[in-house]
Amino acid sequence: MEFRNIGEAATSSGVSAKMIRHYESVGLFAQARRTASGYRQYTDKDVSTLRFIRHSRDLGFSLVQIRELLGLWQNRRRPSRQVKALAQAHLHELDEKLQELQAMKATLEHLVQCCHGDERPDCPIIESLADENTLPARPHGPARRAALSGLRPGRHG
Amino acid sequence: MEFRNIGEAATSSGVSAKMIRHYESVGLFAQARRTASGYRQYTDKDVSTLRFIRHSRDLGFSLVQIRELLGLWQNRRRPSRQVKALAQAHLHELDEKLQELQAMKATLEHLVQCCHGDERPDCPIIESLADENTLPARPHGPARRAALSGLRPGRHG
DNA sequence: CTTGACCTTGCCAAAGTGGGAAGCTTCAGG
DNA sequence: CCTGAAGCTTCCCACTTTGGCAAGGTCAAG
Repeated sequence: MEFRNIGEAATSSGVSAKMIRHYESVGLFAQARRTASGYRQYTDKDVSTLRFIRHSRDLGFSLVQIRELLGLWQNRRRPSRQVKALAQAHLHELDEKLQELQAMKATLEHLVQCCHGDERPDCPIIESLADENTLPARPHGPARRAALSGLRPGRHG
Repeated sequence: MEFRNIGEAATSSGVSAKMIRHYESVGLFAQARRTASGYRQYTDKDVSTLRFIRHSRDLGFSLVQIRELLGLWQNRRRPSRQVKALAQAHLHELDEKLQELQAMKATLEHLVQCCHGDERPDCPIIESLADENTLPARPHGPARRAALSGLRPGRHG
């Protein structure tokens, strides 16, 4: 068994050292073995798991979903039905987000087209935003905003 | 001048009281007048501003962008060109996010189609996630992930 | 006065990722 | 052996947006 430090595990899995520690701290990834001096030690298998996690993130799965995916991965007798269901659920989320973004895009695109964009001050974009007549009532309540959240949330970089 | 408390300002603008306080605390919204006992007091104009903010949020603008939009709104001699540029920049962000989501969707859709989804354990979705051969190198670095962030980030509801 | 609705502030939570500080370890080179 | 660089440790902070809850003040109606 060969072990590697967190830095090497990070570069070979594509998950940053920072994130590896984070995943460990939230229980997504098992506590790594440590050397006498406290350095984390990773095996090939650990690196595979990290890669799995990264691939899952790249498809937009949340940590909660990845937790489930890991469980299914590790259970060699899982029915593929379960995996498919999870993936379909996520696909559904993606669709909702896509629709919301597309709606925003369409509205904004329309406004942008209407705005002459010169030195004159009158601007349909601003006017639309300032429109008093838009109802504050939002048909779907909290769910509307929810459609945009949860997928690879904010970074501050 | 009629004043209203934060609750009424919230319902008539569509921005929650919590968010109004938050916007005030981060300087997006000017400090409201207060009654002797400390209650915030809002005018019609304040409510209009809040509505403007909500509309901007509904189009996916970030608080930073909304700050700019508010400035442009309040400056009656702004060139519409500036507004348009801001909107176009946001449109561009939306497009990037859309592309990323669409790429995820396409990949996931393909995997889902390949998975028979029955009681048998073998599953191309899991296999793809576990694939050792996918390179950890990511062509665009941090920017890739950035495309998915910043727009209406996480809620916990 | 009491009750209930509304207001105040403040802390906690979520999600995911990065930054940085203060300090210890490891290893290579001199 | 010593030194320095690079890598590791932990811990706290930042971002973003929104909500929840708690402890307490206020106000209007009964």
